[in-house]
Amino acid sequence: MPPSKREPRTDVQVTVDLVIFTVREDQLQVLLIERGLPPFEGRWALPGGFIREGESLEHAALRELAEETGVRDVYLEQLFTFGDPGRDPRGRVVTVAYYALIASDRAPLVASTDARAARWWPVAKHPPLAFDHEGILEYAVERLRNKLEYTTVGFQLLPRHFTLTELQRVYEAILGRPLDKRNFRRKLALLGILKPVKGRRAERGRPAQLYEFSGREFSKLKDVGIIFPF
Amino acid sequence: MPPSKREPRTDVQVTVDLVIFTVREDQLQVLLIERGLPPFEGRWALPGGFIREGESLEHAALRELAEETGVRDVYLEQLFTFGDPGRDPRGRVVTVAYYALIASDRAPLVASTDARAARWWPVAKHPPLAFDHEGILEYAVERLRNKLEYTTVGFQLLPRHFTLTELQRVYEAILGRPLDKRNFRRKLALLGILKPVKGRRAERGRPAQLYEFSGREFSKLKDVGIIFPF
DNA sequence: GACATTAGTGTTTCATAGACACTATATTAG
DNA sequence: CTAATATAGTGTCTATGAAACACTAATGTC
Repeated sequence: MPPSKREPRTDVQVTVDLVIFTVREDQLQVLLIERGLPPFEGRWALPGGFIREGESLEHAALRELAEETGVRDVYLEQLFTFGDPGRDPRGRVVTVAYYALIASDRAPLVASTDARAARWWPVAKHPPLAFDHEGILEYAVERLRNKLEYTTVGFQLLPRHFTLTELQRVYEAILGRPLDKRNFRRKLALLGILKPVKGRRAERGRPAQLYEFSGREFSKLKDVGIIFPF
Repeated sequence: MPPSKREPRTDVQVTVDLVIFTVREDQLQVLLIERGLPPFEGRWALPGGFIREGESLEHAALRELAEETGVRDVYLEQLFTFGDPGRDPRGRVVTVAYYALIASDRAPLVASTDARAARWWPVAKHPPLAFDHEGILEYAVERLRNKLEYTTVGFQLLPRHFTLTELQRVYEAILGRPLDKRNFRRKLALLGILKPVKGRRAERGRPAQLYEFSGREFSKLKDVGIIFPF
């Protein structure tokens, strides 16, 4: 990076884009925003925006996240940086993509900050996206699936207290395949990261024990390598 | 990404930085450049430079790589994007870091393009680095180690023909621990991606069979998910 | 021809992953 | 209050992969 001599420099604008996931109704969902201006007017897009002076990339991502959803303290991870020359018709825009996980109980029902429409879409049937956001979303889903298998990111999608069945549903929604209840619970027990808490929950049938994730605070840190092999 | 209304935009310069690895003398080594200008004059740094107009990020990385080493067709993977406001004293510079793997027989002995000094350093005892390059290098090493365990990137560090012992040495150099010869070879055989080729090699002792990697061309693609579990 | 040096080769043991079905506890309806 | 319904909770066996471990084979050198 050291600009040593005379090298051609390009005027670039840098944005952050956010793939904000939640799981509701047993579906992996993503927050999208309907564009009110060209280009891609009327098209849905990932939330995002320009970085500001004196602001780190991660800070910009957290700020955009808070602006769109009002939430803070969520799992956030840098995904990839997209900078192909043609990706934005208005000029050279390099975007640093992040993905975030929001617990279902903290995901606002309709996340609208201003006049723009904003809503959750099931990833499986989202509308066509603006720019190269289709590719960003696909990559985010792939990364989330992978990460789910060897970390504990999945816990970020649940409220503080949850039942084991709820946890399993989240995993099944993201991975897109059913998991065996006994194997799932055995591995959880082996990890030893769940604490039962006082209380049970029943909607129908036998009430279920509530649990909390004992490493909750710690695992908010990026790239924690706790193994979670499904 | 979509600049919708009136948002503060920051003038940003975008660079790519390269962590170029090779393995020589049974050591993981990295290509560094001695800075001839302030800031950090006289300090060693990762090679890199500004992106050009109409040039993709990956293209910029490949171009810088070719400029420094003269090689093309190497394994290259985007690592992370660093954009903290204070990382470059000259202004706001966001850098997209890549790492590359160069086969030992293609790694130039002294990689100097112009007046700047450039040389390979063993990662284990490299000099202090300029900017935030220390962190970039550390992260690259970590990523390479991880990737080594579930992909075949390691093959990119060897000449077209190599012995199994040479391959094992490369893995040991990167992972920093000895591997069991028989287990190593058994897993290789199971993968079925090595073809013996005519010829043997001996420096001392019994000559060893030469092999080539049958998926060589294919695995140059990024993020090939061939499993290679050590 | 003895010695030094590196190549090459199998088996056993242990841990982890996956398949698989029944009992327990609560609510609701008759 | 009894039966039906609905969900929670639990253990075993089998197969596969990972790790530990030691000797024989082929070549060059003294």
